[in-house]
Amino acid sequence: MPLSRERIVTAAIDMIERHGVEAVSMRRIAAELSCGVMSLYNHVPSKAALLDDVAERVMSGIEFTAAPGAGWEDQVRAQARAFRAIARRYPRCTMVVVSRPTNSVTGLRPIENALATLREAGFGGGDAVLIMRAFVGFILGSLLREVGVSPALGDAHPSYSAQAPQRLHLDPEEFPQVTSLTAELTRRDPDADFEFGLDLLVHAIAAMVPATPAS
Amino acid sequence: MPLSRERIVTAAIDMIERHGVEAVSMRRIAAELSCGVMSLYNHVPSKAALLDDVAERVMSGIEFTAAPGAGWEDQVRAQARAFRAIARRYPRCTMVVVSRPTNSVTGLRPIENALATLREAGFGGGDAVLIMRAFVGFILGSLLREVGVSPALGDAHPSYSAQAPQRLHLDPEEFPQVTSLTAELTRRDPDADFEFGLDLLVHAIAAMVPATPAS
DNA sequence: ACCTGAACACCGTTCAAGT
DNA sequence: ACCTGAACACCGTTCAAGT
Repeated sequence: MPLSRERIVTAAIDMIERHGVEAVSMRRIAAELSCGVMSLYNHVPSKAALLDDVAERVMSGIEFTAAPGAGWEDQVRAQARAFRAIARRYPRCTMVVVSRPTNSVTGLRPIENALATLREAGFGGGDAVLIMRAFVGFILGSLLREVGVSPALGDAHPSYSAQAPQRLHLDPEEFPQVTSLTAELTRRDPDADFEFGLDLLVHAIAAMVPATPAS
Repeated sequence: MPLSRERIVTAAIDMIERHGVEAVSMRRIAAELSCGVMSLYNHVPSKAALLDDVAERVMSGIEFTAAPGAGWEDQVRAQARAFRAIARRYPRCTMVVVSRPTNSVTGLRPIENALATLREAGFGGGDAVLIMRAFVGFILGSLLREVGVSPALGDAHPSYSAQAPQRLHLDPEEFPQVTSLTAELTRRDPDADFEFGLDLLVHAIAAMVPATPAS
């Protein structure tokens, strides 16, 4: 099997999911593909570019399965869930996607879809962009939280995070809420969290939907 | 001036803001502090721990300036803005904060505050946690977008991002919305974006506030 | 207790040499 | 056109030696 950009990117993705981004090196990838390190550079200009390709590939896996006749609320929900679905499939690659600027056309596809849905719902261009940005913010942050790293109590996906048992002792005087709500805070139900936030945003947007939908 | 953990963390933060995280190395920090590399290890166990300290220090800079008599809406807004303020002060460190799990007590402070505000507004524990998480998601994602990296058209803070001129050509047939809304999409007004999303969430939450506030 | 240089096992990437 | 080993300028960290 000849070396190719595709094969290298695939190897990188596998390695990220298996051992984490920090474990990825050009030398390890070469070893995985049984070739010399420098052979990689015939297909990929640099490690940074390779990681860009990883992000690109992962993003391109987004699949929208919106019912054609559905209202804009369901469409928006479906788009948000599609975005999130890739994070569940490639949890560790998601960190790469999220922490790296995407100037590629692939990254614009979801944005185009969201804007189209919102405009069809009757929103003006300016509002559509603002609403889309609020959604992107929420989705991005939720994935970040979910994928394991966040300024929150809960920790990552159980299979990855080893720090679960580590319970830092808290002064109930200083943290009355956090201590009294331990049960709710340690419960892990990312689906519920995501859907709740999605509901909040959709309801808020529904409240500002124009009276006369366009088209 | 003797070496100390504080001085090392400060040097690391300065270096991150000036040259980016990827430029930070123990050897560079040692050079900056005019000491041998290994001297650092008398005060900091590892580079990873140092970056944890960086995140901790940055987070601890959050200052809440909520008017004591203000309603919960204003309190929540103030907390979100306080969080965001540090991202504007330490844009590049924010990536470190956001992409690294915080199991420290410092990271729980904002959560405690948010929960207290929401409970005082009359929400039950479970709802308060869900609402708080939605807010954290939105804030995290917004900071990520703002700090420069995101699946969006706009790019980072102008002083950092050099890729601004790079305009990727888009097919108007394939991306009608993105091409027709170029003006709105390239406009950079992070304040407006953030406030808009904040409004959405606050309104949605106000719509579900219980009839009888607690206490 | 704090500092430090040498050394080890790694990096990404350039370059020149091969086919 | 693609592959590759050697070499360069880096890494983080261990260890043993200094004060």
